[in-house]
Amino acid sequence: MQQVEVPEVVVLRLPLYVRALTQLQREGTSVVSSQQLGERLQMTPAQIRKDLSYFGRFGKQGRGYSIEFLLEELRDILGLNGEWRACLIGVGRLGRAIINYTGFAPEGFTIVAAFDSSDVQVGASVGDLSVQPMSDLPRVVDEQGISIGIVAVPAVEAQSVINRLVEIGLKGILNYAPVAPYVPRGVVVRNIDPVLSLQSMTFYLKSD
Amino acid sequence: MQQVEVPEVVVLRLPLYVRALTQLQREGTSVVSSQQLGERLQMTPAQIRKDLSYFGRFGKQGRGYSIEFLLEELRDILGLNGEWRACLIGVGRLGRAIINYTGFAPEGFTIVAAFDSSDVQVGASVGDLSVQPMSDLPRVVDEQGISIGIVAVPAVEAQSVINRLVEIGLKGILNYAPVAPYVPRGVVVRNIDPVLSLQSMTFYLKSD
DNA sequence: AGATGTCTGTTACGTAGTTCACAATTGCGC
DNA sequence: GCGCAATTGTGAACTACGTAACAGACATCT
Repeated sequence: MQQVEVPEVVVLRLPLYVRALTQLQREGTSVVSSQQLGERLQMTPAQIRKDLSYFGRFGKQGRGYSIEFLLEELRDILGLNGEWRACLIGVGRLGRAIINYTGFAPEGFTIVAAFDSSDVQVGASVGDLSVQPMSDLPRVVDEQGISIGIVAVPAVEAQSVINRLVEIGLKGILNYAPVAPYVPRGVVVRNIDPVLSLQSMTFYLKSD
Repeated sequence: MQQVEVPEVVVLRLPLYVRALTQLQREGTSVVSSQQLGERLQMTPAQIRKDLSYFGRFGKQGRGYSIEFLLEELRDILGLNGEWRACLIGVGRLGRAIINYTGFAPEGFTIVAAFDSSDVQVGASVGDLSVQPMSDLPRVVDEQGISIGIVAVPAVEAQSVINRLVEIGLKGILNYAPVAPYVPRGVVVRNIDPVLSLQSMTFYLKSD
């Protein structure tokens, strides 16, 4: 459908729209203008309209956007109308915290398997999952219909674990390890790296 | 010092350079060219040189950059040559995981106090901290020399907690709540939001 | 039903960020 | 000490992104 390649920044903003619209919907609103949405999200109405225009025409002139309709469309564009199954690699402190994080499931992301390279961890229970050995990874990914890998291993192991995930055919990786991993084209990586965030923040703080 | 305003994207990349250089240093390398660094970081040499040029002239033509020198300069530019003291607000599951996260301290970020609005939590021990009531926040921030607030409260409470942090005078906020908070100019927010990351990732996965 | 005001979708324009390309400088070998 | 190879720093060219502005479409009021 997308004739003109959609800029990545636009894709990054779509979930923001979904979230704001969901909130508006819960508040009982059924129609919203780009103006109003822009005020919520601290962005210009023009940008919102431009972003949406990459995907189609969802609004009504003179009225605005039907929240229900636009939400449905956006969720469809982003592929959020279904369950995404993920596996977690690395069940140290961080990995355990991720498994127990309650924010994923309500949004349709489920961690259905946990792996660790250490024999000490294999067999342990984490949340309601049993930790499995890395050798089982290909089989479980296949059997369980897993399409996302969540990486929570130490920095030194991250790249090799990610290589393994890519090799197995996973196309989406959520990486919590403090490294900027290399992946081949066609694989999407998102890094969660609070230390990087802090380190760029301090640039602006130190001047005080 | 910075006559021409430094673009934010550039500041966001500096910590990446610091990390890569630190790694090179550990590997025993003492000099690196923009070419080599670019290969590591998957970016063009020109971009690295341009980025660095916003802050000064750190390289030697024909040779490259002295890693020791450049690291020192970059750490200084980012304000990383000292300890940054942070407080945590919200000691639920997520907050506890953040306190126990071992990645902050080695980089000079220390969480020195924890707060919660719930009386149930106040007084509890988390890591080696004792949870304090929100009413103590201004005093503790002052006494302990805290300059960064880490927010790990439920979405609905996040904006008001952040307002409170700003009011008290904190200029840096690391926000783990799934909201895009409003803050006045001069306050720096960094959002850690794995769900947003996943939701933009699926756009690229769904086409398969 | 016509007039009026609202709001979208889109084109044109402006700004910001990235890459190119080359002069200037350095180190090294002979 | 001179030539050669390497590599920086930077203005200029290019690309991507964001904003402005307006024609066209819809809703509402009278």
